[in-house]
Amino acid sequence: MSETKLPRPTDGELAILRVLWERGDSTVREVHEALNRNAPEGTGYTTVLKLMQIMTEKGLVERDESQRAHVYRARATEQKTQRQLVTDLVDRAFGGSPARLAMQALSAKKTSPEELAELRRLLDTLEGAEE
Amino acid sequence: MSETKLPRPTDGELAILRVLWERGDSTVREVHEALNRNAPEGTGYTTVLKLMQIMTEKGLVERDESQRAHVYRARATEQKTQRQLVTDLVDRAFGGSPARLAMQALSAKKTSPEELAELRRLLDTLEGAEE
DNA sequence: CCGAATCTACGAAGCCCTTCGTTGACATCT
DNA sequence: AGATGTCAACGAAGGGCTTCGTAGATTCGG
Repeated sequence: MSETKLPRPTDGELAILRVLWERGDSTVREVHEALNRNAPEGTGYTTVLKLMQIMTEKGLVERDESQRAHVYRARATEQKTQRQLVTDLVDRAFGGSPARLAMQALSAKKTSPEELAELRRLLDTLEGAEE
Repeated sequence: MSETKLPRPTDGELAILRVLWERGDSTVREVHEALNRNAPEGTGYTTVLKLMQIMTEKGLVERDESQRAHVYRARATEQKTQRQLVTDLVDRAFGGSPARLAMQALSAKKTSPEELAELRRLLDTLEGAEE
């Protein structure tokens, strides 16, 4: 089997992964510019480079070195990573109950009616699957 | 005003906070024993002590030194801390959408019908509050 | 061809988290 | 009082994350 057990990304690594998911495969420069577009005067170029090199060692990303400017790609999908982070948090802070996490999330931040409706549909599906 | 901005607890700190929430105010020894009850051969006594001293400096806990064995208490409620962790994760990994986090949580782990029903009631409340 | 720009690689520094050994104070038991 | 056990305090070590300066290779414009 392949590597299903990637390490939990740090805050900095997660920021980079978000860029890769949004933009698709990217060079260091592209990631660096994307990060500093919304947050001016953030991290330097070599900082991002180093981070991405480490992420490569960890297996969080992989890179194509055929061009001079290496092209990086996220190794896990956004969904998979989100799922990992969520189950992690559920276990560490919510006693293993995803429902309690869900309720805290919904109580803490305002949610649009569309998303509430979508959630309701998910609940229908889940309840339908019980037996 | 007081300190509403406590730092995000680390994994180790969170484990200690969980003991304090569950047991109520406790000494270092009590926390240490609680941690090693479920996970034998975990952390040493002085490790827990040091961690709790640092947590005191950070303001995550406060202590009563009137007894020889100091008594520690969590400074933020479990709910408040959970909310902080959740909104943090929503911002870092879910583009600010709590509903998407909620859906990932429910999809990732099996949830009991009772909790699903409870969630549904919460949805009712939230939708009722819209206008 | 030369200089400027771009890129990777490397290494070191600073900070935080975790771990633990040691020390000195205090308590308890005999 | 003396031995034993419990406690807080401290310091240091090790590892991980983040930051950045510098060096060396490659590319590009003139």
